[in-house]
Amino acid sequence: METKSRLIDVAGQIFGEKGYEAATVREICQLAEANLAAVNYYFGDKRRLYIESVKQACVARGEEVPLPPWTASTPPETRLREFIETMIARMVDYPGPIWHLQLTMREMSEPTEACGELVRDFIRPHFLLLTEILSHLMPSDTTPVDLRLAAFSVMGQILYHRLARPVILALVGAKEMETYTGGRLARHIADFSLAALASGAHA
Amino acid sequence: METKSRLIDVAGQIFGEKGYEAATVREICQLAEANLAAVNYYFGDKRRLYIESVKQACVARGEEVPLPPWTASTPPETRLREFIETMIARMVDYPGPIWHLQLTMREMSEPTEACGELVRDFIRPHFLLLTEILSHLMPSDTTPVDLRLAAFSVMGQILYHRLARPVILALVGAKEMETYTGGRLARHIADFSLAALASGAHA
DNA sequence: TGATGATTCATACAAGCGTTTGAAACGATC
DNA sequence: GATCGTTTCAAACGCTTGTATGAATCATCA
Repeated sequence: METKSRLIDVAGQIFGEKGYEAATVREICQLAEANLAAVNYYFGDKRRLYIESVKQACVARGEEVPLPPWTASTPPETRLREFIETMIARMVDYPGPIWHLQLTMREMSEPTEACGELVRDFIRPHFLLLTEILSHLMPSDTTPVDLRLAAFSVMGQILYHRLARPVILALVGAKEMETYTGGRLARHIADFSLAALASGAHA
Repeated sequence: METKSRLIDVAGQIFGEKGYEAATVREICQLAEANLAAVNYYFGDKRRLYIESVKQACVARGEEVPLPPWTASTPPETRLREFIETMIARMVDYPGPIWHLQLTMREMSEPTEACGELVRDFIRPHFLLLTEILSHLMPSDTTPVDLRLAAFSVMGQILYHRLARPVILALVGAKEMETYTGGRLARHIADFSLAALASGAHA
């Protein structure tokens, strides 16, 4: 039964690196030290192996970099800062294998059958948490739509540093890139966002 | 000579929709009403056809939705608003075929040989323009690094609405999605960013 | 030990891929 | 109208892909 989980693990890695089409069942099996027929035996076909690996990837990531424990007295500013820090940590200083994220990003921009489950189990809970935090940082008469627009602004800033990483590197060079640590980026995004929210100028 | 440009056009479309690997030379040629061997004849191989289609795609887009003409007296606030509006227009209300953007986004997150030229000819000029605008909206002693971090925050908010479009749709539903017009999004992002910049709180 | 079900294995298959080829068709030039 | 470079074409090549198959191996329990 160990073979099955080894396949899921390696599959996520390869799919994340190369994308669905470019990844081959042969390569996955070879790296997982499993026979070529194992994919068919355990998952039926390549597509279902992919779906399983996507699901497993986001479950694992949530466990590796959990959100900090908050008490009732934790102020919303702190919550937002720590939320951003956690998300950036999952994007930039990611302790685990990087392909978890690549898999997720790929699903976001090019959704497959796995996307629905991804939104339900992983993205929506985080999104709701963020809007909840923001609701304490914006005027009480802020409409739900404006709340969500603010959440998109925060998430956009965070995701950019994963999505456009190669481009940023090409723009600023390797030396400056090194100074963009997770903490530095998180602090900037939190400052930028809190400043925007504090002004109360939301159209 | 018409065949060559027809191939580039169709290739961009197919590559944008399906990605490099999943797109087939056969499908491209069929849709372009060209012989299968035409790719080899005009471009040598599939990879160079891809590079040509990426290059052509971003040249074409810049021409279709140009930046508004600014005079010396145009205030930086207006410039930022119109910059954001233009970029959002290129992302959301895009008048031309959508695959131009899909191609570009794909190159950003999974850079190939075409990425270098993309940054040099298309992304860097826009990035420099944005930082130039921001430099007039931030304290004069702001470091270049903080200037760039602010630029990333603005770009991140803009790109998010293209990248995460399927996820946003799943999160808010089709009805609310319709209210997210280009103008609405651009106004929110401009307000959010100008508010953040105005506070002068940049770490 | 021997039988049974689960797992692994080497091998094969058909289909699709990018690419190549050499001849046919075309168009301009003299 | 013959010639020559350019462009098109049908056909095939060699290779890789995902998947299927049936035998071999293993583990478990009577």
